[in-house]
Amino acid sequence: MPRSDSEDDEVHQEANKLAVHGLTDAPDIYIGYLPSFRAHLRDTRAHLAGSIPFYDTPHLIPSTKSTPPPHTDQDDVPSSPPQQVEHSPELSLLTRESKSTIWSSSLSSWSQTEVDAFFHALSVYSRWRPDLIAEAVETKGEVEIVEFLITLDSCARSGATGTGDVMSTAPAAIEVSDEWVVAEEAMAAALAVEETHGELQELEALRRKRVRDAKADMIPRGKRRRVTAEVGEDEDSERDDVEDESMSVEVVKGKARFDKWHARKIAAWERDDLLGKLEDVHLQVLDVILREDEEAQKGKDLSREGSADVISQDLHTNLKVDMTALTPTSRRRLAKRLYMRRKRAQLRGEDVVPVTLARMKPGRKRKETVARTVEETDNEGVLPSGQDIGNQATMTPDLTEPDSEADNDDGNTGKAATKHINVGGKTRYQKVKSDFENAGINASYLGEHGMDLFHLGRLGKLMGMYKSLEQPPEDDVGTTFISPELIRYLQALVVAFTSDVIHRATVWKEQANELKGQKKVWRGALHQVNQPAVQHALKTIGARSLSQEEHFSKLLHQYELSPDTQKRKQKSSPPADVEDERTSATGHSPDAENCDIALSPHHAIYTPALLTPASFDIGAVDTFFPGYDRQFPSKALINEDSRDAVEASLLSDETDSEALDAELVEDEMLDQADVEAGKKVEEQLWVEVEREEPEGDDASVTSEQYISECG
DNA sequence: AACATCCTTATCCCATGTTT
DNA sequence: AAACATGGGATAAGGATGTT
Repeated sequence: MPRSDSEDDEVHQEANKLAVHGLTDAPDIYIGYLPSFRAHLRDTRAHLAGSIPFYDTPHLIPSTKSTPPPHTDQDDVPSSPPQQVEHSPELSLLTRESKSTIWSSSLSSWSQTEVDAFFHALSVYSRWRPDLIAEAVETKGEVEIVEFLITLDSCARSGATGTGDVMSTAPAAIEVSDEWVVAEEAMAAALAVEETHGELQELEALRRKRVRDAKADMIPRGKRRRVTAEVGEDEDSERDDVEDESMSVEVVKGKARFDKWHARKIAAWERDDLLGKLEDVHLQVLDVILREDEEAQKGKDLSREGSADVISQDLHTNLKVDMTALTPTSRRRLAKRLYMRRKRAQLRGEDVVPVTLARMKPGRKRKETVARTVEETDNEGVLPSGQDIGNQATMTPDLTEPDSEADNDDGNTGKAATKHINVGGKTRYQKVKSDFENAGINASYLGEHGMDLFHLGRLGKLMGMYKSLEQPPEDDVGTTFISPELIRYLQALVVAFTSDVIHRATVWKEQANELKGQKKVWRGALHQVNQPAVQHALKTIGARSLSQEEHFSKLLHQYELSPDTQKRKQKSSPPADVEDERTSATGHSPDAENCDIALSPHHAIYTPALLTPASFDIGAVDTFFPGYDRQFPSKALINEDSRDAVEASLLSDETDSEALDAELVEDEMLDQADVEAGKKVEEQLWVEVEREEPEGDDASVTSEQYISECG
């Protein structure tokens, strides 16, 4: 998608400017740092995605049109060495479409998507594993991958000739002064503070650009301007009374379309913003939304007729019908709720009058209100309020707003003052809930966006628990949140895994049935995918059955929280200990150590094929049939060398002092040169960072280049 | 037919949130 | 701080259902 690339990059640039201009209160030091940081981010993303930005790595893939690749003798690449692949932007521009061939040998031809997939897999695996790369590319075999690798390698080496190996051409480390370190620390801190801000602005810019594009797309502005050129203004009012009125109709229609689109987009963006960082409260609200929807579905399915005739009946039968119509969990929850209400009422010595299934208003009752409601329930009996509230309970048998509930409860009593006082407070929970409702986030929205699988409230609790494990408890900076993308990803993961397991289990069961035939000797459910089938399927995947107890006990063990004191120790464990455990735990969890869990089928089935880099000077044959000890020096040679070294060290005692002095002087000079180079580099760094105009400097130039090359 | 296993219900305790 | 409501979790009892 070159179009979206360029679009995004333009937005990047715009956001750069915005961020820089928004940073006027900060010192000028940070100005130069931001673009390079963003360029680095972009390059890293591009690298991971597999598409190499061409301006960035000109030295890695040099244009060595004259030197043929060294391996052409064996695989006779006729006329298209791979240096035509990169470093010729116009060519890659021409062949940017995914289907056209951008490199070909006698063996195969590569399209852009394949090359991108290749580089992505190369960055994920390594050059040592062409088999895994081939599996990831999916359209190329191992031999083709090896060919491509070898060709790239040979080109890289032929470009690097003259200067020797990689170590000598790589930029040397430079020692910088303390001021620079301090300044860089400050810049990093400022950057960390500014980053979220910048991301927000970036998002804003992207949206503005989308709006602009859509406007230009939908409203035929150019035509209209040509038609109403004498008016000059592009004020889209109804003054298009010129001769061509089909054009004006088109404009009006386009405008209407754009308006509709814009409104829809704005609503969607509001939703996105609202869902951007989901804390546990949000997750709970979403959970309740999903639960409500589920119960409503169930109620619609089952209890339409039940609630219709039961409302006039007694309240208890109403409740009972409701109970049978709901899902088990919600039924249990409601039963508990009612039970606890009865219990509390008994404890207070009151009568047992279950008025509603809905959640009641929490918190302490006001004095007179308490008295009045008690009177009310005593006086009024069951019927009118029961009818009213029973209806409400069947419609929305869950959380309601406090004000509406106050309306429903106190509306019978007719107390305006208490109502208004009750309206006042809105809890955080209910605020979030009403926000979601206003933004149109409901169960169907969540279902459409793939977030309706989990119990999100539990997910939030789990997040809090893991966070309390991960971090020392005293730094409570920042709340824990999750992005909806992550939820979606997790859900997709679960769905994929489950469908895979079911698939395997079904296939296995069918095969078993086929083997067993229709014989009567086999007992048990033949046509039922039962637990052993699923277990077998899990085994073939390579998953271990890890129950919750195992997992969490392992977790406890991992963090050295002894099981009897875990609840308090989560608060009071010393932070150094936790930190220590964390480093050892996050590096390799026991799941990762147990290597039979996460292997892909390719990993599990095939033996690894290794391809050593060509700089090791091992031939391809040696690679596939490794004779490793051949390229290492033999034992005798090693012994000889060490003996030589020993002799040399013995001899070095008797070297004359002037040679030593000369060496020392040379060393000194080398040091001096290093210091000079370091100073120069540091000055360059300062210059780059202290630039005033970020538009004219290198970073934006390169990004412009990048845009022009990609789009 | 005996038994295991899962599911449901009842009951209690406690943590947490919410309002006065 | 106190009152109040809810939900989570634990536990026991008992029923339903599948397995041996």
